Amino acid sequence: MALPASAKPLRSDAERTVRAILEAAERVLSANPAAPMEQIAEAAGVARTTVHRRFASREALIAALAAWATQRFHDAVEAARPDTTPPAVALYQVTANVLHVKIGWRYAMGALPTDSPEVARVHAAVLAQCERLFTRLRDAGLLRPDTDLDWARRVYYALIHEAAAESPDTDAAVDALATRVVDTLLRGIGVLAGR
Amino acid sequence: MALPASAKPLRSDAERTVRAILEAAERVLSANPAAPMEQIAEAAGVARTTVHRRFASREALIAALAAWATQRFHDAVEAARPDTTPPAVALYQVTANVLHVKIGWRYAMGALPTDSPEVARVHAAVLAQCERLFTRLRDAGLLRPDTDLDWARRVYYALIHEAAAESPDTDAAVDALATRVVDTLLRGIGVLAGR
DNA sequence: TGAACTTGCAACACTGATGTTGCATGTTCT
DNA sequence: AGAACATGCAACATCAGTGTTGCAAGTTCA
Repeated sequence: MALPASAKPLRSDAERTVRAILEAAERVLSANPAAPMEQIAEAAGVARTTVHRRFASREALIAALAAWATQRFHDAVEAARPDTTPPAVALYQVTANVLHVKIGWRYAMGALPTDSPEVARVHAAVLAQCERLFTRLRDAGLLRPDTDLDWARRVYYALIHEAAAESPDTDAAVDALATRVVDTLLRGIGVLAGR
Repeated sequence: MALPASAKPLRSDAERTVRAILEAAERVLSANPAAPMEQIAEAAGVARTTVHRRFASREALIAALAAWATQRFHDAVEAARPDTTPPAVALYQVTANVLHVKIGWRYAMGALPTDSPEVARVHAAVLAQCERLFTRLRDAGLLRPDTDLDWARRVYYALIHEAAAESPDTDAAVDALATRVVDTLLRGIGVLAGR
């Protein structure tokens, strides 16, 4: 009996509570994915029953959290206009934007095995976007012509994931990380001379 | 009251049971980390009480599983003789060996937040081994002189992790994966010409 | 101001997982 | 063969987490 994020307009009051719960859930669950609802409520500064009023079940809460983070993820990718800016620029911009989201919503972005309709749809969209970007990169001569685009994408995701583990605090640090990710992705860590 | 792997010699009988439980735990938990002991017992073909006889608690079982996988991990690295073979050969060989272990013990290698004394010790040893190997690679002129060795190591781990997601079935497929990992690590996915 | 809504609190029911014990039946190993 | 050990089974005790309800007190908002 909770609102799946689309029912009736909430009172400003309740809206703040929902946000507080989602943010608390992110913090608590990223530290311990098996943490009980009690801890989440406590971290949000509300009673446990209030959490249950807003989210019918633990499952529903996690689904809402995933949906929320997924939206941020999507926005981060779109904000880079990856279809229209030069591919190298887009690659960098997407990386920096996504790093921001991954750092702030670590749990929600990691525990994504949510099979909700919208989340899956958004992820598919981002994946397609990513593939288009890599194709453009290859066509622009930035990737080797024989590049396995699926492997490339997975390596890219993995590098972002690894970089996000650093939890930088300033924007400049995030930019530095993005630079490092892009550099490593394109050049690896080996010496420059190709064999 | 279970045997932490070092108490009294088990009867051949019981030894097989322990192995069966560990292997079943790996299978079941890799599919669902929150799976109840019942499921593990069932998958191992034993009664739930037998699992509890061998492993005092769920925690103890997971710790034993981590210890077991960690040992395999260590063996995989050592078998490549990374201190004495040429660094490029060692890199490839370690990669292939570790891929084997990561593929067979996915859960155990992933859920390593076990703070047992021995597991931590072995991991530190492997980490040191890895750092030595990367230093040798750099000194051999295979890595750029200004390489951040910590980042290099983390990228390497991440690539192995990603590659292990493919679950190849033949040894040849594992070799192909290892080749891909090493290639991506050293050259990235960009075009050959250095800027 | 007052209707509608939100929250905290306390109490309760329910469920599923964990861990234990005793005993009868097998199995290992010497 | 026979002591020692292993296992399955059934039964039990606990416990933590989940989800519910009713009510009194506080908040929003028109």
